[in-house]
Amino acid sequence: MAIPLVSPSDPAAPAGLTERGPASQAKRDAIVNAAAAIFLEQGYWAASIDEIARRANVSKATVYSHFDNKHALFGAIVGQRCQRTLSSILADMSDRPVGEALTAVGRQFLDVLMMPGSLPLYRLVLAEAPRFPELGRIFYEAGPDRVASALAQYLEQLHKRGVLDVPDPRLAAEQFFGAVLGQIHVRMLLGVASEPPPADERERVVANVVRLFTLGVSRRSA
Amino acid sequence: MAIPLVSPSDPAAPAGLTERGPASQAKRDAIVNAAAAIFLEQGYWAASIDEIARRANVSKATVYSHFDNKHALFGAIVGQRCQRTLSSILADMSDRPVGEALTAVGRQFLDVLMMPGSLPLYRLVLAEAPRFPELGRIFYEAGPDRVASALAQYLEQLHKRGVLDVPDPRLAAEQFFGAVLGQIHVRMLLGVASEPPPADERERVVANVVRLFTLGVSRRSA
DNA sequence: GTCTATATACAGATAGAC
DNA sequence: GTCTATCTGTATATAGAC
Repeated sequence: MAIPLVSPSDPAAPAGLTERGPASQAKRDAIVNAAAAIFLEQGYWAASIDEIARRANVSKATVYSHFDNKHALFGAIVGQRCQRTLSSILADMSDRPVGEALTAVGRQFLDVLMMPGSLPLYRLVLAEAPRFPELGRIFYEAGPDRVASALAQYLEQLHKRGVLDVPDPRLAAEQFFGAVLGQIHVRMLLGVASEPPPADERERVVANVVRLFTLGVSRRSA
Repeated sequence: MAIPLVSPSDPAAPAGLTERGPASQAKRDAIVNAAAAIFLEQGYWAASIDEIARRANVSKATVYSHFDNKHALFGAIVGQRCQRTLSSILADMSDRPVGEALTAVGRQFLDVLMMPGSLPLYRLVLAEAPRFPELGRIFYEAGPDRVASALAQYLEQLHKRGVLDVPDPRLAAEQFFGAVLGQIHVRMLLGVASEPPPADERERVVANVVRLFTLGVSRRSA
């Protein structure tokens, strides 16, 4: 199943073939926004096309003129949100001392996951992944995989330069993010914690992981 | 909202008041089993009472004579499965060397999460937690909280005895499990990985975390 | 308690005028 | 493309006989 991402205006498309009037585009945007809000609030099944149409101030038939069916609408919306939300995790780990770089990336990781909207999106993707296999892959590659790859690449450089001892950088990266998360994420996903931990608490969490890792991966001989 | 757990026979209940004939109990068990299977396979919304009744070889009305509505049936089933599945994570960390004990608990943690049924249950609870707040709490306390508490208690002992340097045992425990999990869990939840990692790979993952932690929390002076 | 048969509601999706 | 009105299926839940 191909999930076309929602293209806000799609300037690359050949004019004349997919051209749409400005009124049509405005309605389409309204539908997309309403659908995103409602899907994230209520989940796939509880969301109804009726309500989406109502909140977008269009008729139900208009929704179906833009999207083939509920499935396709859902896929388009969630695909879009995955890319938007998760593309902002990458921190620059360029030339700073190791401790600083790790702290920065850990902090930013937590910040993005605690953004409003991230949690509902994650829940939604998890819930429907068995019935939308393509969606799980899109989310994973845009989010967890992308961020782990970036950190792994950084760690590999340090390993080659002899600064750290990280024979399996990808594994280390995944375990780093896992440790940063701890059970914070699961508490919020389950609704056990309604608020994200405050900034100073997050700082403490990240600092502890950075301490663990820098001790654990430092060259024994260095 | 109170979620009554499913009691297989409930021997503590005062006889005469909640007594049920053996035929009735058999049907109730059939309903519970069918409902558990179908909810875990299909999720809350896609599961229909019709199909549950069909698979349990009873009529739909019989389902409703045992459970007030779909909501209550769901809550009862999921509450039961949470307790059953998650109560088996606790490893004995008694008198073994630290490395061994941590390895054992990490290994068992992964094993339980990779059991068939664990993943669908987790997905189900996450998906419906916003609409079943009680369920999220039950799951958290039976699972993540319980296991983290146990490890934290163990770490605290070692800290007090001066073996390790773990000023915040609970935080350390959560980060330990987070690191063990890495992105294994998320890959399976999203369907990116269809099979659990093989035993030797899991062993390698756990070993790496144990190494990290034992280095990171060892007394600098010891 | 258990069944068959049914009430009731609302979902997704479409026909056809403009 | 957009609307109003409607088709059609199926879901939860219940009535009433046994």
